[in-house]
Amino acid sequence: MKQKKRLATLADVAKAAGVSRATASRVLSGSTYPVSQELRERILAAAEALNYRPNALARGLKNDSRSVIGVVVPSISNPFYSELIEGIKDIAFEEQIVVLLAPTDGRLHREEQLIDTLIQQRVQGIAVALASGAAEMSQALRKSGVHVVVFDEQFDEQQNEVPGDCVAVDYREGARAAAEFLIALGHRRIGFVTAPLSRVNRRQILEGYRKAHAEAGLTVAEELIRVAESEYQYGRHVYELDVGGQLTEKLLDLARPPTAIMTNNDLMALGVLQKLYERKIRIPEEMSVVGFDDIAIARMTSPPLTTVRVPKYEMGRWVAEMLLRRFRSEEPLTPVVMKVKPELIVRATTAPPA
Amino acid sequence: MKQKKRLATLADVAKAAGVSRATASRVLSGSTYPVSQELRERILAAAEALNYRPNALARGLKNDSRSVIGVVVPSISNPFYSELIEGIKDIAFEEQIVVLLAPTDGRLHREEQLIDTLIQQRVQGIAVALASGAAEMSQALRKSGVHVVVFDEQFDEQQNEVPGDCVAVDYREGARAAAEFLIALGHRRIGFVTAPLSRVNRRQILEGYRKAHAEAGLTVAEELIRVAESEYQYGRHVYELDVGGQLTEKLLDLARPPTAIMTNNDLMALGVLQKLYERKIRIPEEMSVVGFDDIAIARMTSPPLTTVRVPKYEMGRWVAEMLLRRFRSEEPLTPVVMKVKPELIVRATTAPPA
DNA sequence: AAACTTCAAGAAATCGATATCTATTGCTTA
DNA sequence: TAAGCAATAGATATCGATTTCTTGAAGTTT
Repeated sequence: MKQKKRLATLADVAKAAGVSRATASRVLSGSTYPVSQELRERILAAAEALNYRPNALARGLKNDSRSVIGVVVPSISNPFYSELIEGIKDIAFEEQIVVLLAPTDGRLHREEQLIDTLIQQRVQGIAVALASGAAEMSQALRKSGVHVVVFDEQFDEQQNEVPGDCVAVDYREGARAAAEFLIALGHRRIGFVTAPLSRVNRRQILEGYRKAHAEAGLTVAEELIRVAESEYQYGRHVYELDVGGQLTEKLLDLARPPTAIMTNNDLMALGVLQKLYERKIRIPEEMSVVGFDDIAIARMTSPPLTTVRVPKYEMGRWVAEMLLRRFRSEEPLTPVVMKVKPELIVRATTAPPA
Repeated sequence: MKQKKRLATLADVAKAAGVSRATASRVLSGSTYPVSQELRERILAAAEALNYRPNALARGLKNDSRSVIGVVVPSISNPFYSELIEGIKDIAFEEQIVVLLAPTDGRLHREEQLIDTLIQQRVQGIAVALASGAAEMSQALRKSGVHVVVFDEQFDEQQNEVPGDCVAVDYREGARAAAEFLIALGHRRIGFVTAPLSRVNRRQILEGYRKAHAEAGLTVAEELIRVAESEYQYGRHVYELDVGGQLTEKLLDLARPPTAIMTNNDLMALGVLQKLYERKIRIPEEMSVVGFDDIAIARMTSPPLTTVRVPKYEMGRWVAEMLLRRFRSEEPLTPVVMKVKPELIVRATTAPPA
C-alpha cells in the first residue's frame, strides 16, 4: 500500500528551490564558493522542508574519504578495550568521525577478515589491537593504502625497521615493577596466572615477572606459573572470569602454595579474588593479589585491587590522534612508536606474607 | 617521492582481464548472470593479481543498502550495553553486516545528533537504547525510512498505538520481585539507590520497589530512596561506581539506616559493596544488597552479588534479528513488541536482617 | 532456408554529491 | 569605449559498481 520511502536527494532540493544541483551543493556542503543570500536561503528552506540528509556514500565516493575509522579489537566486553575505545571515540567525535566496530572475539583468523571488510568499507583509517604477527599484517595493510595504527601489541624490537605507527605498552617493565614490589614485601613464592601466551603482550608480562626474580637473585619455581590452556573465544562470555579461578585452584592445591598471585589482567584477578573468597582465604593477610590494566572496577573490589595501571583511555586518544595526523598530511610520515609506561597502583590486596 | 596509493577499481580489473566492466562485475559480485568459464577465470586472476577490493561505497550507492547497522547506546564501558552489543554483533557477523558505533555518553542531545549521522551514513538499520521520548523519536526516525528497533526503553503503555519494533524489559516486575524477596526475608527498611530518574526504565524499577511494599502492606520511608543528582556523562569515567558509594553513605548516616539496599544496576551495587567494605559492615549479615542486570562480573564480587538478571546478550540477538526481519520483507510489517521478563538471581549478598 | 530462441558479451545509464569548466552580468580601469 | 575583472550561476564530468538495454553469434525449429 504505502510505497517505499526515499530520502530527498540533492537534486530534489535543487528542483524545489529552483536552482542547479551545483549551487545547492555549494550551500549544503558548506563550501566557500560564493552564493547569493537569496538563493542560499531558498536552498536551506527547501532542504529543511524536504528533510534533506546528504548521502555520505555519494560524498565519500566522490571525495574518496569517509569520516569513518575502523577499530579492530578482540572483545568489547573486556573493559580494557572498551575503555580504550572511549578514548578513540572522544577524539573521533570531535572530528565528526564515526567508529566502525570490528570485534574478533579473540579468533585470530577473523582479524584478517575484519580488516578486509573495513578496507572494503573504505574507512579512512584503522586502529587495531593486533594479535597475529604485527609486522606482516601491517605490511598487508600498508599495501592497501589505508592508514593504520597498531596498539596494545608492539612490534618486534629485533628488527630495526619500524613498519608503522604504534602505541605500545611496556608490559615487561610494568610486570617487573609489580613483581619487584611483591618481592620487596617479602614474598618468595609468587604465583603467576595468565591467559594463553599467544599474544606478545602476555609473554612480555611473564618476562617481566621472571626478570624481577632474576634481579633479586631468586629462581622461579615453574609450578607457580599457570597458563590457561585454550585460546579464549569471547562473544557471549568473559572467559577470564572463570579461568582465573580455575588456575588459582591449581595453585592453592600445591604442596607449597604461593603467598601471592600475579595475573596478566584484572579480569583474571577478579577470578582469583573470587576463588580466594570462596576458599575463605583472607586477602591480603594470607594471600596477596596483583592484577594488570587497572580497569575501572579494579578499585571497587573488596579489598580494592593492587594492579598495574595502563592508561587505556589516554592510549585511545593517542591512537586516534595518530590516525588524524596521517589523514591530514599529504606527505608520507615517518612511523612513530609511542611507548607507554605503566604504573604500579598499590591498593589493598597486597601485604607482607604471613 | 612515493605517490599516493590507489586501490584497484573494477575498471582496472576489467582492463587487465581484457573484458568489459559489466562482465567483471558479474563475476566479482557473485551475480547469477552467466559468464563463460574462461573469462571468469581470467577476471578472478586479474582481481587477485591487482589485490582488488570492491568499493562498498559505490556498491551501496547503487544498491541503496549498505550492510551496516548503527547502534546507539549511552556508553560501551557500561557492561550492560557492551554485553548487549555482543549479541547484536554475533547476528550481524553471520550476515556479513558491520556495526557502526554511536555512543551518546549519556547526553540526551547527542542521541538525535548521532541518529542523524547514522542516517547520513545510510545505515540499513538502527538499534537504539532510547533515552529521550521513545514515541516521538521513533516518529522522526520513521520519517527517514530507516529501520529501527528500540530496546531497553519501552513505549508508553498508555497509548494504544505501538509506534515501532521494540525489545523491552519488564523492569517493574523485576524490581518488584527483588523487593518482595527482601521483604520475605524479613527486611522492613530497604534502601533504594538509583541513577537519575530521567530514563523510563529507572523509574520503572523504583515503581516495582514501591509496588512490592504496597502489596506487603508496608509504607516506604522516603528518606530511604536516594536518587543521584546530576545526569551522568560517561565517556572517560564510569560514574555509577562512585555514585553508588556516595548515596550509600547517606543511607548509612541516617538515624535509622536500612538493613538492605537495592540499586538500579549492578555498577551502582559495586559502589555500594565497596562503601560497605570500607565501613567494615559485613555482607550479608549486617546489610543485604541487591543489584540489577546481572552483568558478567556480578558473580565475581565478594560475596557474589544477588541481582536481577536481564538477558542482555539474548536481547542483543533479538534486536538484530528484528532488524533483519525488516530488511528482508518488502511489505510494511506490523510493529512487534517483545517483552523480556527478568529473573531474580539469589547469590550471597542477601540474608535475613540481624 | 527463414524465423526464432538462447547464450554471452559489451555499451551505456544510473545511484547522489562534488568540482571543474563555461557563461552571464555588471562594474572598473586604461 | 574596449578591455579586464569580479561575482555568481548553470552545465557537465566524475567517483566505482551495478543493471538494463543492445548486439552478435550460435543453435533450433518448421
